[in-house]
Amino acid sequence: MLLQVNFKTGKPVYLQLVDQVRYAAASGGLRAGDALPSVRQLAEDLRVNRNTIAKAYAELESQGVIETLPGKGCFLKENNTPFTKQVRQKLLLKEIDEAVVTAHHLQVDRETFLALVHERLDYFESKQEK
Amino acid sequence: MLLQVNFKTGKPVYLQLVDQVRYAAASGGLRAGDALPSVRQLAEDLRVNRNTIAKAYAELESQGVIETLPGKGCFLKENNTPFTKQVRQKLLLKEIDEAVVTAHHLQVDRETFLALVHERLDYFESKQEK
DNA sequence: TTATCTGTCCTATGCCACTAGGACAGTTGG
DNA sequence: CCAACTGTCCTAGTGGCATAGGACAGATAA
Repeated sequence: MLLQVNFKTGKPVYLQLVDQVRYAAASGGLRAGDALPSVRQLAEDLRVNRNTIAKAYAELESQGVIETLPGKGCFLKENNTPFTKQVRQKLLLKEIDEAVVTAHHLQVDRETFLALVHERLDYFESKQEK
Repeated sequence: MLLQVNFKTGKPVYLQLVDQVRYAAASGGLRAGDALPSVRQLAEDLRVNRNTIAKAYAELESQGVIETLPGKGCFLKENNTPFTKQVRQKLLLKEIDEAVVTAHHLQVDRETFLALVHERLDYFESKQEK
């Protein structure tokens, strides 16, 4: 579990961390029950303020990705979304549409797009199985 | 071509407009050569400042989506990206990965995900043909 | 209990994105 | 030329985000 930040991008540090933890969870780098680095430890390693880490963890908890046990630490939760099937698909459609719109502007054709999607799905599944 | 803004989301107004124009271009709502609403007119309609619209248009121009002719107006450009095939796929992969990670957290299975992707590709293609 | 972890709350501060409107330059049609 | 349109530049104000560190509460081990 390697977390890192890039100050040059302009993207908020806490959001960079949120994305990385989500990515790690989706690709098997983090499993349910795994402990995340402590707020202070990670803040020291990354040379950022405690509150920045705390904010990232708070965001992850609000998204249902992790669980924080007061005095003990933060742990990756079992993956079960609180949303209905309908709501989940709607949330996902938004991201799919963004990718499709981008593909259009980048002039990536349908076949190439689908090939990329399959490639990434395979990639994440292979990681998840290990 | 209907543009609208939502002040409650927290998402910057100018970025909302950028997304909508990109979406319109990808779904055939706007064609190459079409004029966009004038900065002042749109600002009045949406009850926002001129500069907010100007900023959205400037962003779209930097993305190569539109072209602005000083004193005349802004027009949708012919779609031709300046990027190499490799760069385009890299940019696209980023968005695809985001969707795949989200699908994992929302517990949307591979088949459902692929079905949604096909559905949206079909949708955009059908609009584009008209 | 004491020491040392864990996360959290508090207030303060700096910065930057966003917004705002006056003034300016290019274009068009009367 | 003049009026009315186009987009743009400039400066300023404001709000919110990110950062910073002190103080606090819960958990754990010696």
